[in-house]
Amino acid sequence: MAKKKISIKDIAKELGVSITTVSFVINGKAKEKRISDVLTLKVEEYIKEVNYKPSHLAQSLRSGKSKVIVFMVEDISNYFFSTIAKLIEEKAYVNGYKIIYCSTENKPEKAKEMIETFKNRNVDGFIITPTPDLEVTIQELLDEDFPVVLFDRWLPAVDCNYVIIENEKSAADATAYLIKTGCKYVGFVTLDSDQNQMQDRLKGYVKTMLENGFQTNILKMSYEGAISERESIEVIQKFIQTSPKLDSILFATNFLALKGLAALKQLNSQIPSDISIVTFDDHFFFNLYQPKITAIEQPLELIAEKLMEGILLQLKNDNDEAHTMKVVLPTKFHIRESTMKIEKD
Amino acid sequence: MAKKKISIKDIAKELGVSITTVSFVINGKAKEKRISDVLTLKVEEYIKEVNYKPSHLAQSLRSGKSKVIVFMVEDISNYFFSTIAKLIEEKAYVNGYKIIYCSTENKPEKAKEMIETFKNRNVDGFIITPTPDLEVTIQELLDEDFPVVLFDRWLPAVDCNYVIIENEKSAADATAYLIKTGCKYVGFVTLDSDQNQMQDRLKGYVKTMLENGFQTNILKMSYEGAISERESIEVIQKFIQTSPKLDSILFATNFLALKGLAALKQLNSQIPSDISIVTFDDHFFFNLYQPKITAIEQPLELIAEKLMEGILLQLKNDNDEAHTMKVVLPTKFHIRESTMKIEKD
DNA sequence: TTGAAAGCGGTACCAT
DNA sequence: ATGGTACCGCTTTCAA
Repeated sequence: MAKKKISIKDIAKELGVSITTVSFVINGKAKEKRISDVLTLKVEEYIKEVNYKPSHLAQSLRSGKSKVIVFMVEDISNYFFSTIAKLIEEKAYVNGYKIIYCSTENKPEKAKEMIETFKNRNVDGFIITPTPDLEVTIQELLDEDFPVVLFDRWLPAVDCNYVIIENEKSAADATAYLIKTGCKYVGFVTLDSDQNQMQDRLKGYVKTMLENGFQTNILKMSYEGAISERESIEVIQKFIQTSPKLDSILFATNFLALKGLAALKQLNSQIPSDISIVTFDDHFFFNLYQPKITAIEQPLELIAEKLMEGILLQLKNDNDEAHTMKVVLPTKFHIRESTMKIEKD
Repeated sequence: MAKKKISIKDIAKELGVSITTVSFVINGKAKEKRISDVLTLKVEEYIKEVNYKPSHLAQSLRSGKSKVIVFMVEDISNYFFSTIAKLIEEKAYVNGYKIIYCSTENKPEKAKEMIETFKNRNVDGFIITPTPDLEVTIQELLDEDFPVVLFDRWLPAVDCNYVIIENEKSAADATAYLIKTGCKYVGFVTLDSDQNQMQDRLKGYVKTMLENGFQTNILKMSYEGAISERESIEVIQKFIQTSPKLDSILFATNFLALKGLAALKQLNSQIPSDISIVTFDDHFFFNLYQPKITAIEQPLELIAEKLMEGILLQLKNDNDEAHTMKVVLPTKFHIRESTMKIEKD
């Protein structure tokens, strides 16, 4: 019982007018093109009656614009990314754009292929957390005048707009705070990754430790998937036990912290009396955990806002000068129970 | 420095052959159409050289197929949905399909509008968690022969394939388990929702309580957004305190449980000695919480598998009989510390 | 073995 | 004020 899909042609024929007229009415150019009110009304009513909707596909093909923005992140099931996705979607919607999400899983091949696919679908803009090895692809995008904004991390080799946070400063502040509470053996658990947000967090930690005359204790974890849940927990446990006995840990991402908490639980280590904990990326969870976990919160709402601002700016000024918009946002440090050392005097 | 986008026409002209020939080579029909090997090779090499990629847009417009499946859920930032999204994406990929996600926020208008939009983009299939009031829209989709599979909940008024879990049985089993551990005042915290997965969970709880001669204690929460975090926690606290003092609670979704845990923490109620806890939808979190929370796990992997199976089946047999595929999957009950009442003898 | 040409469903320029 | 028509990039039938 498939209703035959009705097209602009059918309408024109049915109403005995030309395709052009119908098109003008559809696109609200009736006044501008001085179509008579009578005709306009007639067309409008018929369109409503048969519930005609123009084909976006054909529109895109013809106009070269699709009103779609791609939001390409490492993993859409990660709370950080999916929350920003939702925020962006709202903002895009208001401006007449749709968002398509996708996950790269941090794989360069997958990212490249998806970018290619989306280019071929006339997507209007890209918001991307770049995988490694993506410089050339992004540069191509830029050369072809696609609006692009990177976020979470960026590519030093490419002159592309981005929105990131103060990674180094945030890590430095967190480390300094731990030291202030009396910690001397601060550990840093991060990913074995070249991504510059990770490098910056590392840098902030290392610098602060050295400035205070302490040795660094660093664990670089393999990527998820490369290693099982159980194994990664064991790795963290080993790290905690073999270093000069750690009195605190700074985790570079929230899922590392989750693993760390699982590891500590199994070891029966008490937080914060045995060991203090701070993590990047706040989460409902950390405020609910017993004890509450001190965390560095990224300003999600603001990130989303700046991303859309960056994209829309480029979208609006096609042939204008490329707008430079490299945004570095501050974070918020939530001090909670996991860093409240019991005073021993 | 925008590279001019090259089209099949450019290739044909450059190589001095016809568009048709190029098209055949691109689509791997060279052999079938008996294009000479020499020509085929020449075209293939040139295509590689200029890195030509056909426009999906034009292909879709012409063929009516887009190789895109929409995954429309209530909230893509919810762990349950985003995990299934990721699983589905993999499976789709293998079969040459892309997935577009979107969130309805359970709003009928938004869902309707998005479905309309996607229809106009020649999307090939729909995987949907229906919002209320979506019967007509879904029926239209079906009438127009779009492949559709519903999940999480379904619409009794529409004869549409779906993949759900044994909601009533799972709730009944969980309730029975609580009773078995000695609970008499079992509370049930759910959403004020007509969605049948919620209704079924409620039914399972009520039935089991009545069968055992106990009174029911039910709290129907307003939807997220309609009420602040703080308010909803207060509502739960009030529920716990005013009923005939509850000795256990079954939460109908994981985010309700999270709120419940926050509420209990503030009340300083001890789990499980003061109150036992069970929740629908397992999560890494529940295994990490102190104490570990007993949970009803949905078989995410299996759900994703069945969903894709259902869609692909319909996709492959366009004009064949509509395949009936209504799948109801079992859940897994993880008994953890939150339901281990200390024996009082 | 290859090519011409008719569309898919629109947009918008140029006539009238 | 309204209509004719070329064209976006590709697929596919039919003809040569």
